[in-house]
Amino acid sequence: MVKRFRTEEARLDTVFHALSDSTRRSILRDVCAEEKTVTAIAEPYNVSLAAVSKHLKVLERAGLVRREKRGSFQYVRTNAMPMKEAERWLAYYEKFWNQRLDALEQLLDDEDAQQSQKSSPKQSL
Amino acid sequence: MVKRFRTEEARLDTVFHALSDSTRRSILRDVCAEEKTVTAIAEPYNVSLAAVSKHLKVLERAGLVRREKRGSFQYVRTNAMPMKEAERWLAYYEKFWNQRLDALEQLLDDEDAQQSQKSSPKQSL
DNA sequence: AAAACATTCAACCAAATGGTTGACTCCGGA
DNA sequence: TCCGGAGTCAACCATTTGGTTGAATGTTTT
Repeated sequence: MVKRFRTEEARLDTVFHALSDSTRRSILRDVCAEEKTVTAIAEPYNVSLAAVSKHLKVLERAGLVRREKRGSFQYVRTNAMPMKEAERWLAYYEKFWNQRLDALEQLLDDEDAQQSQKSSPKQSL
Repeated sequence: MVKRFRTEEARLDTVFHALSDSTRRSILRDVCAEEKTVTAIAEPYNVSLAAVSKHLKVLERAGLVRREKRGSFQYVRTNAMPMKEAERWLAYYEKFWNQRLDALEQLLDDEDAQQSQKSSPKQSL
């Protein structure tokens, strides 16, 4: 199961993996409003700068952020498109989940009905 | 960074992690239309049953599927809610990405405008 | 030119991941 | 009651992950 490049599946692998760490999601949150330098990004977290650098590399390889070197700083900002792709994947299955949710709701309603029938059987009079 | 339970962040960790493997996404696809047994799920993939069992455990811990034991079979079906949660997370940031996309589009338009101005300066007459 | 800063790289470590195989449990049918 | 199928569990293995530290590479500032 070697992860080769460019296929949609492989891209989704890296995107979802990048999103699976709360520190990385938090970083994403931090940079989505405005671009920040690596040290500025690292500041709130009590991990080493190198660790943050690694997180950024993961996010970058997933295409979720982009870096731009200006002077001695590295400015990081969000990149929208891959996230869209992930969202599209989720959305595709939404109809199924909605069906399930509807079914669940139906089930709960039924149970409620049965319940209230048991506790106060006003239906039966 | 111990992963403790029940917090939204931890739940998102497990959901996104579950989605980060293409085999698991594929399994999810397989069971979202109709429930299936474990062996039926395993059939298309050339990995051991035990491996599939592990994948199912990951999906189950993320709350993405549910199992129901009927007789000697284990029926697996999708569970909608956690997926919704992930989608909500993505949707929250959508506005930012859209802003970025809009900005990008704007930038490209501007560049186009400048370009056409350079090649045929009709504005300046 | 040297000092100070921003960031990455390399080596290392512990824990988790995805896979295997073989033994084990549980259930239904002969 | 015993056999075979459905699944899980346990032990193991290689690879990846997320973290560390310390040295290395640029870039500004003095």
